[in-house]
Amino acid sequence: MRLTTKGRFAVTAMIDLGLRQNSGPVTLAAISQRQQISLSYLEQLFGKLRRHELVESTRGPGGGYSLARSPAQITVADIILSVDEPIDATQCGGKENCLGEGSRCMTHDLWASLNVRMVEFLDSVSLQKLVEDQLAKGLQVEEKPNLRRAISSMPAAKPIRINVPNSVFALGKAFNKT
Amino acid sequence: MRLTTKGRFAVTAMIDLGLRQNSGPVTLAAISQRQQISLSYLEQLFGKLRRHELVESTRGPGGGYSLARSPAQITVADIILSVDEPIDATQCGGKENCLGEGSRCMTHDLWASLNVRMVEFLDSVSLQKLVEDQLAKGLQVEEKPNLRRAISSMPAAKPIRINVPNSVFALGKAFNKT
DNA sequence: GGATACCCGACTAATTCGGTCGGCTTAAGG
DNA sequence: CCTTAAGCCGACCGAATTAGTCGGGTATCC
Repeated sequence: MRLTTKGRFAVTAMIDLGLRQNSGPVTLAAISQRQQISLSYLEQLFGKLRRHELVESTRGPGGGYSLARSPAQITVADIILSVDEPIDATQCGGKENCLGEGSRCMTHDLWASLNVRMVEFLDSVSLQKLVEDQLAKGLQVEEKPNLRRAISSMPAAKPIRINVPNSVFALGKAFNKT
Repeated sequence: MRLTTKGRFAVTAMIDLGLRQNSGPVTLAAISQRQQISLSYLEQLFGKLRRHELVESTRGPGGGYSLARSPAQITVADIILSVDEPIDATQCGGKENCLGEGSRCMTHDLWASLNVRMVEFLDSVSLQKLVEDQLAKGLQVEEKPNLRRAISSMPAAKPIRINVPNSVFALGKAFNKT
């Protein structure tokens, strides 16, 4: 088990997703703006989350990500282990007698047990609980008006395009250096 | 809280130290050989452990490190927090309204609480327990014959000097390239 | 067919990790 | 006093990881 900010990003994004799962797919662009996480970085993280079957994707306009199962069935451990995959690796390969003689290396089982306890703990916290915590804290989820292609029904909802120098930048001309 | 192999090295070294605390100061060179950790790296780690007052040092020949307090009073959290100092840093500075409006960033308190739970857990494991675990596992601590300057009483205990291209290399001649 | 979204791989700067090196200070002991 | 054994310290290093960028795809809706 390794704990870095990467795992936190993933957990944050998943909470964001969990908060809005009733409004259809959530786009990474929206999560990026709300949680201040780079869009392309989110793409990487959600690639892993999808491969670990925690989320499902819907492509095309009106698409986005949704939870692959109920938030009660998703734990923090699931999320962290998905994005932080390369776990400890006990340097002695896992075999007992790491230092030549009989089971001298005292760490790998110690660390393994510590690991287990930690995973157990993180596994006891469901995404559901985290989402409820946020709702209980008074966070209000703005109702997404654009379920599917409702965007075109908006009066003058220009794409805004604040400051996203990311993947979504297929324009070659029309904006080349002032 | 961050968890890396660095913390494990520190915990391992501290267990090694705890196992031998009755035989006077333990040299880093000995720990290095037993636990297969680079001597210079140990120096860095023990520098931090000393600054956090988990160990005490005795300089000069016959010196080494000893625990600064009873192993029952030292926890895994103490050790890990000593060497892994730069903890999470919640990127929003800790203030509530990270994203401009009222308390939108949901992560830092979530992560903080997760952090607290983890530290609580690691704090519940004392060095004493880990040492006892090792002893119970049948690990035998070789009685250190050289308490203080007992080395000179040994028959032909040449310093051996296996393969330690580290700090302890003040010899300029006498071994310069075959 | 264009726009919107996910998908993917390569590339990057900054940081951390694990380790090396060299030189120093302290202290025991002969 | 001098050697030697130890801790102390800071600079440096290569590899890995993190967080992010970029430039393409491809699926899908209109």
